[in-house]
Amino acid sequence: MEAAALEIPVSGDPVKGEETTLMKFNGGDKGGVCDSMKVHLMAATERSSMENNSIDPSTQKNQEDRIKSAKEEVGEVREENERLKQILAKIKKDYQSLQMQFSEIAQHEEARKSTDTILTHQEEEEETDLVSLSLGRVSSTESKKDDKKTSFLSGKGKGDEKMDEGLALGLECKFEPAPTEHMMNASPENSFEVPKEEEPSTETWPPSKILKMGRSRDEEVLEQTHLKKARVSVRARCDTPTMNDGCQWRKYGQKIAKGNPCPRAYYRCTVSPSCPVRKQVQRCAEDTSILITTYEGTHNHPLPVSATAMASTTSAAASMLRSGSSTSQPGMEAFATSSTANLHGLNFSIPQNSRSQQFYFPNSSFSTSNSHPTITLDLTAPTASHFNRLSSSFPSAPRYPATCLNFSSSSSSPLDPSNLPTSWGTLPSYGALSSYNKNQIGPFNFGRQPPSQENIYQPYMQKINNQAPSQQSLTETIATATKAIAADPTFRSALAAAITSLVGNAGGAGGGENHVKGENPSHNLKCGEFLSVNSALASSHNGVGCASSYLNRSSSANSQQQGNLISYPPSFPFSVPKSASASPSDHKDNIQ
DNA sequence: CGGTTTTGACCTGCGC
DNA sequence: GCGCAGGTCAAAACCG
Repeated sequence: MEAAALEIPVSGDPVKGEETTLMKFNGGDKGGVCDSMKVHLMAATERSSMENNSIDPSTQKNQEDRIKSAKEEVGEVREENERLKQILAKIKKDYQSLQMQFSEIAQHEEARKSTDTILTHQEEEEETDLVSLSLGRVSSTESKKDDKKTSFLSGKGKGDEKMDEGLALGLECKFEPAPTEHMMNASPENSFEVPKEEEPSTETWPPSKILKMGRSRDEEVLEQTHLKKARVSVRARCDTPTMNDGCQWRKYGQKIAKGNPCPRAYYRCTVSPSCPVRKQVQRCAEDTSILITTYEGTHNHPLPVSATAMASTTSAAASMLRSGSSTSQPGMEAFATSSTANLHGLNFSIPQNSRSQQFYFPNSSFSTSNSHPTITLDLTAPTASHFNRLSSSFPSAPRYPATCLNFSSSSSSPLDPSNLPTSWGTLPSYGALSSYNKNQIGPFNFGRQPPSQENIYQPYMQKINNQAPSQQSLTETIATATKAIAADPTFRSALAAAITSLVGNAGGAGGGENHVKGENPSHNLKCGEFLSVNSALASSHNGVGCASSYLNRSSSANSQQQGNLISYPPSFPFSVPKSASASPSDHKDNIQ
């Protein structure tokens, strides 16, 4: 009686519908569905065998065989059920870890935002309600304000703000803790001077043309030696003259650079007359199908949504390089000091206190020379998506198993995956890399992996955590690195932006122009693969600045794009550009 | 006609 | 200081 009373709610409690369903799925199947099937089968076979007792033995044997096969099927179903359960458990686990990561990130962002908001309030009481006003937009009205403001700005340079503005069009000023350089340079004497343009990418015009007010010579020298424009260089196979990044560019020069018979073209952003952003486009000497586009500076104007990606990239890269050169960010510092050896694919070098510290990041290269810190994103190498392949093909980093930060693309791509390379690229040899930039260290390819259930962070984290257990210090290092990556929004931003940009640029150029010209449509796939993950990554940063996916671009929208510079939220990631690129000049370019 | 590209001249930084 | 190389300017040419 008691047993019956207990049994009823378990099987029939409607309140626990969901849970019981889950339980059924999780465990009930073991002896539930399958067993009942088995019972039915047994009963049926028994019945039939009883009925058929009088039938000839061959038929009976046949039935026994059928029973046997049915049992086998049941067994297979059970096994499959087990597998499904494991998958479900894994998905749940992944979901939970994702959720945890998300909440952590959100908390970090909130904390930073609140902190910076307080700072902003203190420094600029007049503009408390409009953060974007403090971001260094170059406008006449703001210039006037700047005149008033400059005396109040102290530790936090305008450069920071400009850079951040470029990142997120006014929403990204939260991630720049006052760098140590500021602290070092900021003295009671100069605190009333125009803040230094520490951010390289925010330098708008050659120093000679910038009105220098109230700066000491020493400061200028310091700035010139330490703070140069950060650059983001993108190598991509592209048949088109330039990669379309959504911006309008005007060519202002062309020059034959030493060591490369292909001329280098200089472009200037013309979306805004005062926009400091420039880019250089040059074909690789060794492989003219490779287009090297180097971006420099940060847009000081609203961007078309298709252009926000590269803007974010340059800004974030600049910011990242700078934060790497400063010791103000504990995460990065720990990262730096603990990562002098190749760290699982994360490799960039930042001269710090006269010694070079190297970070190795998969498929990317960060570099700082005396002239320009550069992050190079290489999309040109042959495909490979498996780590063991990477490690074996990466002789320069043999000490540790190669680790690649993989950003899995969406498995729901309407593009036929079979048409796509399994990865955007593997790690090119060091030799190949060093050949095109003596300052660059390490490759940076964003591999496109086959559909994966893993979230965008986990591959990296898991691979990191799954490294050779014998290297404890390495594990610590990895943990530190992981922490640093997670803790440093600039870093995340850079990665996200880089991915986004690469995808966006390549897609825009390849898709749009080829579409127009009616060239090989497969080029769309080569240059236009879309990582649906990028917006997720990007949104982890600020939810605005880097979250750039492709908008549906119709020809009319394209023509309006230049006028309508509002960044829309991503709408449909796999749209195929139907018209010319947003950069009309790209069609006319003759870089050869 | 206005915007863009071309291209030679010029400027600047750096190494010797 | 000189030469070299990278980068920019600006007038002329070109284009839609």
